[in-house]
Amino acid sequence: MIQVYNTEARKKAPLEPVVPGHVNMYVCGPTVYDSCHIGHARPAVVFDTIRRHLEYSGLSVTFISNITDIDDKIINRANELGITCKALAGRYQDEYESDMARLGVRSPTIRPKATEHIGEMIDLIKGLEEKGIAYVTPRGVWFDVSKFADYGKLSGRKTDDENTEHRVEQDQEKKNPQDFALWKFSKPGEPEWDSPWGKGRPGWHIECSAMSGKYCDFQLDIHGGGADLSFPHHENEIAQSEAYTGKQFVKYWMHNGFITVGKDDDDEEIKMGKSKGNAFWLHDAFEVASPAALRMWILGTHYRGPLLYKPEFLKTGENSLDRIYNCLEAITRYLGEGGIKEAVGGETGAFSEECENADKAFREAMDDDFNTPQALAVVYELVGKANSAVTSGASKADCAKALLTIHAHLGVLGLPVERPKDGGAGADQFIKLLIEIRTEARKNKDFALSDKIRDDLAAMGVVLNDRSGETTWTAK
RNA sequence: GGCGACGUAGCCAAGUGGUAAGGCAAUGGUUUGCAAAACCAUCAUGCAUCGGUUCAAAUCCGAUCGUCGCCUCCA
Repeated sequence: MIQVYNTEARKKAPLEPVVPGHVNMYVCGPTVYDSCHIGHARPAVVFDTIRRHLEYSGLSVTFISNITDIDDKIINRANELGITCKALAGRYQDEYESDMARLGVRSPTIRPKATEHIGEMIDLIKGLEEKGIAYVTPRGVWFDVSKFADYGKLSGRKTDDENTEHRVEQDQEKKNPQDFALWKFSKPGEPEWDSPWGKGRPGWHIECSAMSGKYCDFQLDIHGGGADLSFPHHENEIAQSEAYTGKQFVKYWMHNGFITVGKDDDDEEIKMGKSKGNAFWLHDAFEVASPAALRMWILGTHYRGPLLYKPEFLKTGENSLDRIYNCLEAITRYLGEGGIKEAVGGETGAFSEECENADKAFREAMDDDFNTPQALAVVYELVGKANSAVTSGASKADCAKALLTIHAHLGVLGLPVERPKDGGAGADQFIKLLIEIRTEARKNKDFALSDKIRDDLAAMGVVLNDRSGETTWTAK
């Protein structure tokens, strides 16, 4: 049974979807007004991995992740650059999707855009207005928090909390400081849509409610996002959705922890955020290490915990991954030309059982609130055993089974099953030529030449490995 | 001020009552022309500190110290 930590209940509970065998997941996507920083990678990788494990466990999953393509930040940025909001959002959505693809994040089942669901949002706001929960002021349409008794149940905040009054923007027109915008009237020059209340644009929170409503009938099994979203964003989503339908909106709220960044000057850790001017862009991180290593680094910590970012951590992720790929390549060489197909039917031994135990342990780790560090430990233990099996000449059927098991686990974790090669494809033939020359030199005991070839290639990032009678290479 | 999280080896990080996983780094050995990879061995009598509960605590309770997050756009 899969156990899920629910932010609202603040404890783990068995995952029991509304419809047995099927899970509806909604994960808050990005506001596309700039390039992705590494903070965007965590929820995407975490919830993608959760989705993969649910499917590995035999559940079907509808995975929805939205794109917020209209918002104050988008308007401001578009004005700065002198382009339309649509052009800006389109550009950064493309960038987001390509960055996520590099990280092995699968496309969601549905990727709804806010601007394509204005009608649904208006219908929702109308419904709230009819129930007397929304009211209109000269600036927009607001949600009346005092009309929703459960307000604050997710974050543990109360509407009469006097401390919030110091913080929340004071607006004389609002009935309560915590009332939030459902619809904002447009100022001249801003993008706008017609509505029963006047031209304007939707508030930030309404899109997730409207789109969950459209695609999942206001009933989500899992709703995920970054920990910062639980208040006010998710709190407000609950208010809108449950006030509208009168039924429970989300069964399990899941929030990933934050990434913090070590400051370069001294050892001070400070929060990563664009407002602080120390964003670490994803494309910068990809310069330091492969996307797979970045994913490895994220999965090396439990998703709810804090994650400290230092570029060198990506390097160790790379080294860890190498251990896995070295093993997989060793098994593949061991299986020979017949490969997995030929090996699979063969005679199995004790190691076969180890593989089954490993799969069981892997599932147990992931079933326990998606404990990816524990799951990775299981993978490494199997890697060690598989290495021994290959060197001790275990049955090929067993080794093939280990290979398939590790492949399956890498698949759940969303890591590539083959070592990512970032060297140019054209380089391959030249490296092979150099290896041939070096092999000749070694036969002639010309070690000065053979070592020069190996060292010089290493300096270029190509590492040669002499195995029994064969030389292979990997890109570093 | 309100709410919450965390403090486990040189580094990263699981473990929430039964005697400290895993990875990176490091050291010795086997192997190798030398390397690399792999394998074997070593690497926390101790889990921020101090008390308490218990047959038993990293795990539960209390206090202290320290770090961080949310409360405002943020993944």
